[in-house]
Amino acid sequence: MLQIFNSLTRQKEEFRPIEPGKVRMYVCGMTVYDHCHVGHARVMVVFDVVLRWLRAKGYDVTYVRNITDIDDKIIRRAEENGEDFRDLTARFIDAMNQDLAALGILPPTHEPRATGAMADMIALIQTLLDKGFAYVGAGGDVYYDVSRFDRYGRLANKKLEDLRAGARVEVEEAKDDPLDFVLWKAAKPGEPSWPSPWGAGRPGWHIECSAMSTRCLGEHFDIHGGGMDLKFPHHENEIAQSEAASGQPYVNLWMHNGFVQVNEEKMSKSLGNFFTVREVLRRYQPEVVRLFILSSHYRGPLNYADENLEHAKASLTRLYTALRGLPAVEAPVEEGWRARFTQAMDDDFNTPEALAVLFDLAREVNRVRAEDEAAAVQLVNTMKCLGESLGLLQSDPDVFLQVRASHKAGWSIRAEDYSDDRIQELIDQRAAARKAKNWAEADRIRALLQDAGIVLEDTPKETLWRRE
RNA sequence: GGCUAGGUGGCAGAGUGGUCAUGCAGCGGCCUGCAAAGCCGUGGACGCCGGUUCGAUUCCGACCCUAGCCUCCA
Repeated sequence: MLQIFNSLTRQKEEFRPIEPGKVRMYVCGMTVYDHCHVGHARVMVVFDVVLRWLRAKGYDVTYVRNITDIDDKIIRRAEENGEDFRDLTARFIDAMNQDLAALGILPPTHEPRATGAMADMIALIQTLLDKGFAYVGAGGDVYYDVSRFDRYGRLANKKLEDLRAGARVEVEEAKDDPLDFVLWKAAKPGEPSWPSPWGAGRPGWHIECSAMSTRCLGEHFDIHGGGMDLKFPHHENEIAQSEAASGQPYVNLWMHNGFVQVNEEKMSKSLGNFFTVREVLRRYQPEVVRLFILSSHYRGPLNYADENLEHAKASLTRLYTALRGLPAVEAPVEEGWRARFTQAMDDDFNTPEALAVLFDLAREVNRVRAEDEAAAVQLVNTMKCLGESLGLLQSDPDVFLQVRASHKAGWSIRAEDYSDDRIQELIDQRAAARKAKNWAEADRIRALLQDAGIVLEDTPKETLWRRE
């Protein structure tokens, strides 16, 4: 029985899809004016695992993740660059797709873009105007009238008065209430714009997700996810828009993942303390980043630090070390281990606990491999099969262990790297020296490779190697 | 000020009303020509103060601290 923490009720609930066997899930994706950073990677990995787990449980999942390809920041950035905003967004969509593919993120079923959903947004705004939930302000912008929606603040557990008391924005003349938010922005000269009944302009951010989610999933769907920072106001506003327009519940279950922090501070563009996915992937293999993200629970904070990436690397090395050196034979999954893993994942996606199951499996493999290879092979298959739900352990162990894993400062300066063939050559030379009991020569070769970050491991059968 | 999420051993990070997380690091042993990897064993923890209880890190209450949202943000 799958239990998921629902941000709306602030408690764990048994997950029951609206339609048996089918799950409709929407996750707020990227605004494409810059590269993905580790904070974005976390959302992508977390919901990738949600998707994988729901599928592993047999659900037919329709997964929608949008792209915001028109907004103020995009317009500003394109202006700075002196380029058309479409060129800018096209470039960063390409970059995003590369990053996500590297991280092993499964593609969504639908990936709508804001600029492709203008008609839906305009229709939705018109409905809100017709039903009296919106008004046209003095400047030609269209606003949502928050006071008309009595459940406003339910997701964030806020009262309207509290919100007004905390409001730090100077009140815009055109708004009736500082909490009212924009649905349609009238275009300033030179800005990209689309025609509408209220004049040329562009949509507000919040209306995009309401329109795109309904377009792809209907007016009422199962799961809506995103980062914690979107809970208010973005998701609150989505609820207000969609429920006012449709007159029915919008989303059953809201999931929000915690932040990535750097030195106890939220990683963000505005603070400038962000690391892009591509720069991290120059230093760590994608799977290391994945394991780093999954090593803490998705709702808690995650501290980005080299030390923690190194931890993740060491952990993954341990898992792959258990997998290597055994024949690849199909074998059934051990049900006892699967049950433990399932229990962890069914408890609100407890990936640290699920990983602990994988580590225990690795120990068991190492324990039995010498006496009972068949049992070890079965355990290895179990590990790989369970690991798939986390997007881990699907590589060839030797490829993972032997790839040039890091370009740490100092490492490449000091070390001369070798080709795989050259390494094998040196290992063969060392084997000959060992056979002749020429330990000095054997140790010289080992030290030579060690200086290049290559570690040798002698087994009864052969000498294995890996890069540090 | 309101709201949200957290405070666990050297570090990371789960979990539980009374034996075990797990990974890295440490210590002792086994294995090894020596290592590495691996295996066995082992020490060490639950922010602070009250309360409930035979017993609380775990439940309740107050307090302290951290991060975040209330303005664009994954």
